[in-house]
Amino acid sequence: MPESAFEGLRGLHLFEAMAEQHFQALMRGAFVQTFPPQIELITEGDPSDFLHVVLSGSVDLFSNWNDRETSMATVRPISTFILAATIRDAPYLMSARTLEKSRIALIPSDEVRVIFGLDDGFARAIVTELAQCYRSVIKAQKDLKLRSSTERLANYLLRSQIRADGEAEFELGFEKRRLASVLGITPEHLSRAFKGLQSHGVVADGTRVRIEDRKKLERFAKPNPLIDDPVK
Amino acid sequence: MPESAFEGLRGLHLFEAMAEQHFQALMRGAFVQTFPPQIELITEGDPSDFLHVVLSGSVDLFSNWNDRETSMATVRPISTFILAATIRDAPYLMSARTLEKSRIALIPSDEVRVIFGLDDGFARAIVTELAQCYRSVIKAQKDLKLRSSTERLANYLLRSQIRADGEAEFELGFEKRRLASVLGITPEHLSRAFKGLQSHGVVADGTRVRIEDRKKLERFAKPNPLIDDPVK
DNA sequence: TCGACGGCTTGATGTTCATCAATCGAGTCC
DNA sequence: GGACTCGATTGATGAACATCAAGCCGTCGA
Repeated sequence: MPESAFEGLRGLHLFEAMAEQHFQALMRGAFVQTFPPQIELITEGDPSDFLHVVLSGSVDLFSNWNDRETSMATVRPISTFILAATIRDAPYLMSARTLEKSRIALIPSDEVRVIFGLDDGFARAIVTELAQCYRSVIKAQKDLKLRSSTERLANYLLRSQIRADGEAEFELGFEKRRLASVLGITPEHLSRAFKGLQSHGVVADGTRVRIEDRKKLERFAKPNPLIDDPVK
Repeated sequence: MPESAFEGLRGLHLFEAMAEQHFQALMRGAFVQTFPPQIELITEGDPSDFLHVVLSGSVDLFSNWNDRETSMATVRPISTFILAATIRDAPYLMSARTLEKSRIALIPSDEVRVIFGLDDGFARAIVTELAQCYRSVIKAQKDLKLRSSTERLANYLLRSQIRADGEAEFELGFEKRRLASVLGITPEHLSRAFKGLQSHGVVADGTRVRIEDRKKLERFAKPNPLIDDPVK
């Protein structure tokens, strides 16, 4: 495995503080693979064999119950997923599939647990990573329980705009049907929610969205750092 | 502060593996206080001053947005809350109030962060604790997004019965209005959801619930370890 | 060029859940 | 005992959201 394959990995907060020899040990069992779109990488309920790191592309985390399915989150480069399952040596709670062509690093879970026991810097980095993940899910849950679907969409668009460096017009990044699932509604209802936001200055054309007047949209969406701020 | 005040704390998984001197250091700044019911212990948005440990009683974690409020979780003895905020030195994402008379241990957050930096066993214990918390919230989110309110209630009751050592009849443990908020519905709707479960063998009388036929209720609720199992 | 297909939209309709108002019933305080 | 409060329930109604069935409109391959 050429050194360059793991480029970017070492710079990740998760791997930054650990001893070089431990990083090397982790990488020895690891490998990088490029997957086409719509490939199911892991299935919920399976034992956690590998810690995954998205190097490029994007991955959808989703879940099933009783013939229903919902999108839980989107993982973008460069970050890991299913760290909690790996650490607890527990089955995956979510399935994952590539949304587009993606490069993924796979690090054997048992190796991660061994190094976790040996390297204190790594253990501490995992703490901050998990604390961050935890807080993200809490925010998602508040979003779900406290807001209507149109309010969730409005705030989602405001967050998207920030990710797009504040550009008035930006790409959603994936299909609307997936956005609907992320927001916890049907595609049909999403279509109507977009219509409902027209009067608040939102123009949607396919996967391109334009926010005519951010202030106006904010008056409706009432974004809150304790729900919408990605870092806080 | 008498030694006995922290009884039980040392036995907590979180504090089990740490060096005695570090535990003592943590306890020096800590104190135990008994609060009456309905006292707001922390408010979302505030900086995290103390790591809280519920020693007896119970605590409701809740959240507000735009004049709405929702219950996020109930904390029972003996466990901590707002660990993630403490570690990240970030504002609380949730508020907390006592549900009944409760004894709470308060450990200064900055002290926790100092010992976290010094004690490797403590750091690793925090990892497993946070991973567990993370997985719990993911399960709650799946519950919310994949199930109807009546299905959520049915599965909640099945889990409650297990907590009550499988007894056919058991106490809810708090008011129905709070249960409604936990399930993400109104009290009125909860009342109707209980009615809807009568035909599946559920009898409710005040805060006492009786499950006539668990198998029957399970056929309706379709419990799933990846949502309902507290440990997995 | 032309179907075929898949995702998005639209309309009609039904279900789920919230809101509002009223009542009931179990404390609790004079 | 009687007035009061507060939570649970019930009924009537409305809003939010899902489902079903077309149609629309790009893309793609024969």
